[in-house]
Amino acid sequence: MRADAERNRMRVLRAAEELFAAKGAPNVTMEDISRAAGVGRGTLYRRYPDRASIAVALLDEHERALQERLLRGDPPLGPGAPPGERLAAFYAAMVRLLEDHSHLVLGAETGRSRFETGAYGFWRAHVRALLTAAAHPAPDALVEPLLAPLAPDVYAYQRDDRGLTPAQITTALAHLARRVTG
Amino acid sequence: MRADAERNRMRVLRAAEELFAAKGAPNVTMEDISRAAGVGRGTLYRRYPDRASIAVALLDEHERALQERLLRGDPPLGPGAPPGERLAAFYAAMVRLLEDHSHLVLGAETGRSRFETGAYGFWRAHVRALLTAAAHPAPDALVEPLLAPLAPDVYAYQRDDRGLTPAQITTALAHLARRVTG
DNA sequence: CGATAAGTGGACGTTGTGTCCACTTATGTT
DNA sequence: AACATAAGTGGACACAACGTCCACTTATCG
Repeated sequence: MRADAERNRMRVLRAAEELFAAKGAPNVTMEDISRAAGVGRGTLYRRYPDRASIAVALLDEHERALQERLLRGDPPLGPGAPPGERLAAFYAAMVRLLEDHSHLVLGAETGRSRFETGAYGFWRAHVRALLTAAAHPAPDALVEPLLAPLAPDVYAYQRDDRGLTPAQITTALAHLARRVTG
Repeated sequence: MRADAERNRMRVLRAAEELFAAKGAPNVTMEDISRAAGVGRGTLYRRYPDRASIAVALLDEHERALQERLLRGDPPLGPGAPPGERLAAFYAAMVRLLEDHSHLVLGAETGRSRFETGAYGFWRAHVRALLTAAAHPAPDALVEPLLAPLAPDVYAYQRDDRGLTPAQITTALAHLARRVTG
C-alpha cells in the first residue's frame, strides 16, 4: 500500500462520516463523498464499491471494541454471568451502539446486506452461544428472531416514530432476554 | 373512477405480479411494469408512485383475509384462546403468508416504509392487545421487538441463507410467543 | 351530441451509478 | 541520481432508472 493511498483512505472516511452525520446517509451520494474528500470518483470506487461499504468501514472500530468486551470483558457483558443476564447486557450495549451511531448504521445496512457483514456474524455466534449455554432446544432458529429487534430500521422506528427512549427499549429487551433464556 | 382506469389498474397489478415472481421484485423497473401492462409511464405513476406501493396493493387482499381471521376467526388465531397461544398462532399465520408471497413482500417493504403500511399498523395493534391481555408491564416497548422477526428480509435470510424450514421458524416463534407472554 | 373532466402515454430532463483509460507518482533497483 | 514499473488517481463518459409534464384521447353526463 502506497502512503498516498492510505492518506486518501482516511480522507474518504473522514469526509463520509461528516456527510453522513450532516445530511443522513441515504442522501449522500458517492459524488458528494469523493468531492468532499478531494478525491476522484475512480479512486473512491477503487476501495469502496458502494455507500454501504463505507459505512461498514466506519462502524468497524466501534463494533470491534464491543466484540472485545463480549469476549474478554467483565460480567455481565463478558463471560461469567448467567446467559440471560449476558444477553440483556448485550442488548443494552447494542442499544448504546445504535444510539451513538444511528446515522451511520442506518445508511449502512440496507436490506439483506446487513446479514453479510462480519459484525452480524459475530453477534450471531455470540447470541447462539448464549442460547446454547441456556440449554435451549433449537438455538439456530431463535438467533435471528432475537437479533431482529436490533435492526437499524426497527430501532429508528421505535425511537423516532413511536417516541420510545433508549432506556425504555433497553428495559423491554432485557425483559425479553430474561424471559427467553429463563 | 372511469371504467378504463379500473381496467388498467388490474392490468398493472397482474403484470407486476408476474414480473415480481419471474425476476424478483428489486429487479423490476417501473418501465418494465408499464410496458408489460401495455400502459404508459405517466398512467402507472398516476396511481402508484413507486414499486413498493404496487407490492403493497398486491399483498393487500391476502393480508385482509388474515386480519379478518384475527378479529373474528376461530381460536387460537381468533379470540378465545390465551394470549400466548394466539400470539403463536399469529406467528404461524404470518410465516405462512411470508412463505406464500415472499417474492412480493421482499421488494415491497424496503427499509422504514414497511412500518407505514396499514397492515403493519394492524399487526402492531393486534400484538399490543395480546401483550396487554397477558398483563405485560410495558406492551409498547415490546411490540416492535416481537414483530421484528417477521421482517421480510429476516425471514428470507433465515430461510435462504441459514437453511431453516418454515416449520422450524414457526416452532421457534411459537416458543418465543409462549415464553414472552408466560 | 357536445362539453368537460378524467385518464393516458411517451418524450424529456435530471440524477446517480459505475467503468474506463490516459496520466501521475511512490517506490526500489542499478 | 536517474530510471523502470506498478500502483494509484481523477474526471469524462455511457448508461439506467426516475419522476414530471403536457398535448391528446375518451368515458360520462346533461
